[in-house]
Amino acid sequence: MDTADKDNAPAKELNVWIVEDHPSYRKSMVFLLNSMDGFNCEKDFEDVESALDELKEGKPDIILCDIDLPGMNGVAGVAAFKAVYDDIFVIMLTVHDEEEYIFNAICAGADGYLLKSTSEEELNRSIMEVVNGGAPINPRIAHKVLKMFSTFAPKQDDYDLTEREQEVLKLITNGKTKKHVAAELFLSFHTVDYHLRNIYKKLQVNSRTEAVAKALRERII
Amino acid sequence: MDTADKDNAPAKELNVWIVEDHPSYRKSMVFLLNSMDGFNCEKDFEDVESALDELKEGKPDIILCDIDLPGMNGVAGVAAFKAVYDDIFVIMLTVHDEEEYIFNAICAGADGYLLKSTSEEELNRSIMEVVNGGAPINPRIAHKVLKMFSTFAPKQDDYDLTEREQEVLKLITNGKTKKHVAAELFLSFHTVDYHLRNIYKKLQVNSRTEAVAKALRERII
DNA sequence: GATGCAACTACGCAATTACGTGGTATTATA
DNA sequence: TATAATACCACGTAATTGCGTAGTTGCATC
Repeated sequence: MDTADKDNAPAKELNVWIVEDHPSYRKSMVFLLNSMDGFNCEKDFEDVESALDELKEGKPDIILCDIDLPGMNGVAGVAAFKAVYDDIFVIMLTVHDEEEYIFNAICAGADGYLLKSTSEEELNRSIMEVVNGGAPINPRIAHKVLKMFSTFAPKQDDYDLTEREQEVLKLITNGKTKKHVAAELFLSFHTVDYHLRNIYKKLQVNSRTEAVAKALRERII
Repeated sequence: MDTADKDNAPAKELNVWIVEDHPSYRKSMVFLLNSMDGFNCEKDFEDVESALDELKEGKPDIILCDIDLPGMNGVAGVAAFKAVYDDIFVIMLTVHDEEEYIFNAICAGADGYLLKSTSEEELNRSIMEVVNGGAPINPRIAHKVLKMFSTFAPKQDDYDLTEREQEVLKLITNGKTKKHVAAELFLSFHTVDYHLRNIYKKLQVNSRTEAVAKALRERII
């Protein structure tokens, strides 16, 4: 076998499949890929189901997959492909830049997310990035991802917990009882109790359940 | 005029500032930027503080900012810059690809996240992407962002909790006692107790703290 | 030297929890 | 008709929790 070093092993072509229901766009993608150095598009499909079928016979390195498809959609497709071969790279290639789609595709395990307006040069680069462990994302989409990310995200208010209190909270959050925490931190039960009371006061709660919930939801620990 | 892309305002140069403590790297960045068509790097700083100072006099279009800096770090810097002018674009330019840094930078409002190994051509493209509302992210970092993102994702494994159990778990997670849950769901204390036991069994835990932690961490509820 | 603060220890008690064990009613599926 | 699954109710007990109260120690600031 030829050892694929770094980026440019000359011999080994990357095998790319395309799943796309619009015949003309699909054809042009196939043509484009085959005309690009280092890529080989030997199979193309109009739906996820037939691609899955063909996956029984053999696997590509990469699947470029549309989202809007008849039957199973592309997002479900990603999960399905990865269920068969978990080392297949799947890049979403779509016109959708709605948060809903992006979010779902990412969660389904897509390795990249490109818009159909992607240039040949960018497509080429993106595929190489995926193969090298990166995740090419169209910047416009990346922007949305970042925005989504920061809304999920926590404003990091640590409620002025002291280091000790954070230690205790962490262990409590991991399900330990006060007794266990005491043993683990070489403290007396009463000391842990003392810290926990202060934690409650600072977080403005009055049960360990609320404290744990707050700590996890706001990523305090 | 040169290449006419869509948003090509005639000959308006983009003013870029650099915040970077390593003198040699900073100098070479300045030189690089000034040699690139369409960019103008008129000011460079060795720390966030002096950049903030200068921001009182005038603003750039874009700030390229390191993370590891003496004094205020780059992540705090992003927030500080945006607090002065919220339309400044800030791109993190760093060697760090640890999740911690990425996460914090994104949450602080960074518009892009590039590694210092970024090529001239890529830097050029990235700046243009930012100005056009995109978010250039190094693919290796994007990969981590996606991975982080999918941990936020709705868990597939809901541990086969019944609807009732989910109701109970939700209330418990919100800090209610069994007594309260019973009152809220018009059940007896014992019934809530019963459901909770089943929840523990299904989640394979044996305390409400662990159950809450698992529920929140895996987004079951 | 006084003051404050974080960290630590301690006792007691009511409330709550975890869990073993005993039931019943309804509904869907074999 | 049997049986499993879900939801429901109940008793008792040991363990744990939440919290009022009352101390000591070390260290830094004033």
